Amino acid sequence: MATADRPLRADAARNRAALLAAAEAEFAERGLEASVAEIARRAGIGKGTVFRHFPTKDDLLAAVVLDRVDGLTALASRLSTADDPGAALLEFLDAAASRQQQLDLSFLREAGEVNDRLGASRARLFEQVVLLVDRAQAAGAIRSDVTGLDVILLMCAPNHVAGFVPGAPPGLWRRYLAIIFDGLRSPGSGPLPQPPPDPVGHPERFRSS
Amino acid sequence: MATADRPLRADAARNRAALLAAAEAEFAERGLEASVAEIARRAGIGKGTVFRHFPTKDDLLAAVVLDRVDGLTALASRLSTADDPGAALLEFLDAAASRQQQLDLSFLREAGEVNDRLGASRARLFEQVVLLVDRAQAAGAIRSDVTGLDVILLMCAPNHVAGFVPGAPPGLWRRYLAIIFDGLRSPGSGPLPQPPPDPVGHPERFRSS
DNA sequence: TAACAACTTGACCGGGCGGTCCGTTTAGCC
DNA sequence: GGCTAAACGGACCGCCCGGTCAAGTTGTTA
Repeated sequence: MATADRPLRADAARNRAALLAAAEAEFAERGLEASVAEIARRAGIGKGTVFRHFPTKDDLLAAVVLDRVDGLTALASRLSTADDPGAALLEFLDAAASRQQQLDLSFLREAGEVNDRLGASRARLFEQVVLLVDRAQAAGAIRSDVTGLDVILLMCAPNHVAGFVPGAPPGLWRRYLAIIFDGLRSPGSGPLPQPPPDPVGHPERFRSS
Repeated sequence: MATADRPLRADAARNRAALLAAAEAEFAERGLEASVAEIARRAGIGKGTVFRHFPTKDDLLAAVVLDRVDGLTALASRLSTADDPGAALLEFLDAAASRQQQLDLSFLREAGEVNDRLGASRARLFEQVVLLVDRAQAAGAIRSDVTGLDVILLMCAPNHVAGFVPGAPPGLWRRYLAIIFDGLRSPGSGPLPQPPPDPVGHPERFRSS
């Protein structure tokens, strides 16, 4: 990746931008199964050029996802000083679901295991979300027995659920976000039936480095 | 499919059972991407035999899913006369999540569009769930502004969410079912932000027949 | 403008997939 | 036991995928 090296030649930069846009669209439409050849066609470039910019399909995917993740991290960071922590968390979840039409957490999982930069980005996002959740809990806006990781995991559920209905209206996921968020607000009837997953966040990922 | 025709020869019946078991396990582990060759190997039979029993990989998948769906329908039907409608619905959702480790609704979607029998089975399940939801609502056990289809769509979310954590303890989905169910119990703060999806249940599927 | 390095390209490769086919095996019946 | 139809199995087919490469093109710099 020649991002920090010499500046790209003009045509290469143009192609790279077109490639990223095409990849984003194609991944959003077809998911992980989008083919490199189709992405190249959509970008109006040759398949070989794709692999010149990104040595692997996974790297291309990681680059696309990285943008989204960093954007969400920035938003979370901005919201972490908002007046109403509960509303801030809801707004974050709203933005997360809205921006990740189809580009859901499963991408983070599949691509994140391979790519180091994306893994680091994800870790930063997780930290920010944990902050948001902690503040919301301190303000009494959400129940005290859920963890930041719980919220992260639930983050993409609205999109996933709404994705099941074939001709879904564009904002249907909002309906399910509202229901799930009500579940996060509710004090709950009795303790949750299972302990939370390890809050360190998929720790075996960072152990070897 | 020679199910209703002459009885199968003894070895064929044996192979068919082994095939279904292997397919179920393999689909559960690898999802839609499980390969027919691998399923055959696991069942200890040749690949050709697989296609003798099920003309298509989709048909095999549909057969596996059909079992689950019919089982759930039977359970829902049994629960629809329970004393406590709220507890009955929760128990149903619990059983649904428990039985469909990984064999989630997306299978219903992908395979259901192709296979008519599975489509009919799914429709029957949906009817029963709607019944369960209606009773729970009449008893005041869950909020009145969600529909049966909402619940069906949310049904597989717990598994999906728990599936994100790599070394998940086996019952982690129960945690998220509890949170989501609390969202279904909560009266909610204000009306839901989006109207429910068409409750007829993916109607364009049955229109042409 | 000349010359070079950066860049592009599409034919090509190996591999895995769903699905087919036919020579071989075997269960069931007399 | 012998016969037949049913069932089996794995070599094989065509397809599409991610990834490579050598030959051609183009932006840049002096």
